[in-house]
Amino acid sequence: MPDSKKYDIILDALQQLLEDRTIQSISVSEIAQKAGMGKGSLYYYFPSKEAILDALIERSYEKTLQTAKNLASQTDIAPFTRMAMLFQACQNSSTAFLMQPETPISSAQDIAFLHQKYLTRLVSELKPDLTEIIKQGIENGEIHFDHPAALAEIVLIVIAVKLDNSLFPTSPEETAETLKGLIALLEKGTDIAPGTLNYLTFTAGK
Amino acid sequence: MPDSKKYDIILDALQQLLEDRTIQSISVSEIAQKAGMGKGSLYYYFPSKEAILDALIERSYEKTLQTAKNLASQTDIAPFTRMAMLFQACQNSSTAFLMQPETPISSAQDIAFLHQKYLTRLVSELKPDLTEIIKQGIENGEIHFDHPAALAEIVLIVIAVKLDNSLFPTSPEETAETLKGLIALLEKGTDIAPGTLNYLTFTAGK
DNA sequence: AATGTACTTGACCGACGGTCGAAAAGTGTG
DNA sequence: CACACTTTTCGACCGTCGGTCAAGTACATT
Repeated sequence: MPDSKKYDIILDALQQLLEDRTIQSISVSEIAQKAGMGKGSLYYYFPSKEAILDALIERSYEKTLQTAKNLASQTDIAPFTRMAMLFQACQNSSTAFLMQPETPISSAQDIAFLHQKYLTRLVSELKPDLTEIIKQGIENGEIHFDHPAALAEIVLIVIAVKLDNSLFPTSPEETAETLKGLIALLEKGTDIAPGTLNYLTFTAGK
Repeated sequence: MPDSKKYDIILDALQQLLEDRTIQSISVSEIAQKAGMGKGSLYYYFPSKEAILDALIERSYEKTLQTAKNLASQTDIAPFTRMAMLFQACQNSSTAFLMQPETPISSAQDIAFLHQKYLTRLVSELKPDLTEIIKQGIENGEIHFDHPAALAEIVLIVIAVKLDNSLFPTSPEETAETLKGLIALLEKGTDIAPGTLNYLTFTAGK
């Protein structure tokens, strides 16, 4: 069993570099230097540069994802409250190291790629949990809708995409407007009480 | 004014290469060879490899986008019919050269990147047109909803993301289910007649 | 001391994106 | 045609990168 501490040291190094640099502009040697080891050692722990990035994204999500799993099973809390908590958790985790530096020398390529990787995982991992929450809301009679899984995916996709300004860049106002529209559509489409979903606008407050 | 024919030759070469290769696996020299010119000439017409890709995507969208623009102004056709035509146009154009070869040696990175670039442009360009169409539907009394632009964006995002299996990969059945959910949500949320949006399921038929 | 195993390392490799100066092709003018 | 001048072509060349690898260190186990 390899020293798992080294893995984290490498991940830390990349994360630190990523705070004000682009992935493509960061060389493997640089990561190694920041991690305080030779380049060869990196390849002892990871098969490729991409694998390091993947592992970092994985690690960054772990906490959020765990929170989501717990939320889904807390049936004593109201479904909407749990949804709110879930979105809050997402936002806190995602904005952390994904935001790009003030100096946008970046070729827009790799940023986009990074974000997308992040989003894909977020949606696919959270869908079951949100579906479960919605199902409970349906059973409670608080939500009226026939396709819980589909609803979960739709909401997640829109939220995830809109929360991340770099995928479809829009102004904050426009984002707020879209979120308001989504709320209106959800409230009308699922017969839930108007105003119940308002926390989403706060969430979008950036 | 430079010979615009050369631009297209280069774009053709890349498109052809892209049919069974990955962007990252295609070198600039290869593109040049396929285009029948020296590598230096490529850089006479384009500033970088990425610029070539961008231009290709741009070119691939031109027709679809033009169709959409025309559709928006055809007020004599029913809004829903125009929406259907718009989605059909999207699908025809997008699946064309984006689909990856049977041999998926690709590192999933650049495919994702390509698709995303495609989708981003699709959503941002089509949003105004779809908004216009929806607005007309509201005026006609066929749609009841207060946020036409938001609705357009929501629909476009979900459709675009779901139509492209590589961004959030799901089975055809699941895609159909999500689309059905979206239809149900739209029909209930905008007070339009049930069944009006059914063409979406056909569109998703892949 | 000897053997084996886990880990480290930086010189090295092939390939890539991009540059450049020189040459070739095209264009207009007398 | 000769001429100057601009546009276009080209491939050798450059720096850098991701990844490899043989040699080496550290440290148990016997």
